[in-house]
Amino acid sequence: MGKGHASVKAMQRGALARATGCNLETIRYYETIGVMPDPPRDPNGYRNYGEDHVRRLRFITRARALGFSLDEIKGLLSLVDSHSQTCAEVEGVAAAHLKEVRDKIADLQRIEKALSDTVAQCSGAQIPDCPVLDALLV
Amino acid sequence: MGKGHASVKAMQRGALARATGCNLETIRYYETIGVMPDPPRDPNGYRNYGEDHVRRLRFITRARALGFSLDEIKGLLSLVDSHSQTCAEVEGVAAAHLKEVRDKIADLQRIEKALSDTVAQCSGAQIPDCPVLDALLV
DNA sequence: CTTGAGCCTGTATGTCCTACAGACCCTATG
DNA sequence: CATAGGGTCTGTAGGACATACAGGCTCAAG
Repeated sequence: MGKGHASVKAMQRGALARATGCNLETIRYYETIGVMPDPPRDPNGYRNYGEDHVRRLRFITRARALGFSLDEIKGLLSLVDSHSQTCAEVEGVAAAHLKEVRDKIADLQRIEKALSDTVAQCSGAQIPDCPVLDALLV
Repeated sequence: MGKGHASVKAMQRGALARATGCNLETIRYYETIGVMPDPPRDPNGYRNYGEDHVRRLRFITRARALGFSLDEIKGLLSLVDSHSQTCAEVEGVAAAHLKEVRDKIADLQRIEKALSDTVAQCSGAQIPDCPVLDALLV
């Protein structure tokens, strides 16, 4: 029994879409531009995905939602993919992205503060001009 | 002297682009879709911007870089614009965006951790297969 | 063996920009 | 004053990133 790490439940494109929240057609698009690999095919030609694909696609869709371009995402994924790069090269790419990520976090935290202040302060009142919101525009 | 809050240095489209980092043509695009207001014009027809426009456009470009759609940005800016909405309505919109913002922060923090761990652990070594990076794909 | 859901490919459409073309305005300089 | 340049104006074309649709194949269920 146990074929090692075998429990690879076969997944078709629709199942992958549901598992990741990614649009069905977008999966094919990511395949054509090379950010998702060409998956193995069943005898009937259907794409056959596994857990690796789920994790990779989930990362891609989240990274897109965070404003990373597909080129940046390729760069990040190359860190994972590259068994050909040295650790020193990998470190360089990672470090380059780190500042961008930290800047994004800082921006989001400012927005979060403005929104949570708004929710806290406006609550109940009827004043239609909330000065708190100006924080959004700093 | 001091004309009150008068020091509104006249700014043309190029100056606004440089002040915000936004592309020159994109400014005009944002105007046509209504996310930036039609600015006043100089006698020669040139657009004339002030500090308000700088802050607003800076917010828009940052929010786009953080993965917010233009529709979402319109929603956020309506919080600032709306002198017609009640505080209760404003609170609702703000609360709705708050969860999304916090989710984005959490996702970015996971990426940040994966990258900073990579930078810390890979440094110096020559091993081309860093298990640390798999954290990116959780 | 038909019916329907899901998959296949190719292509058209949509959003969000970005770039270009042709004309106008303004300043500087010979 | 003439003109050369750089900036602006409008309209429109092009590109990146998806998303939707059309026509046909496959497969399990009834």
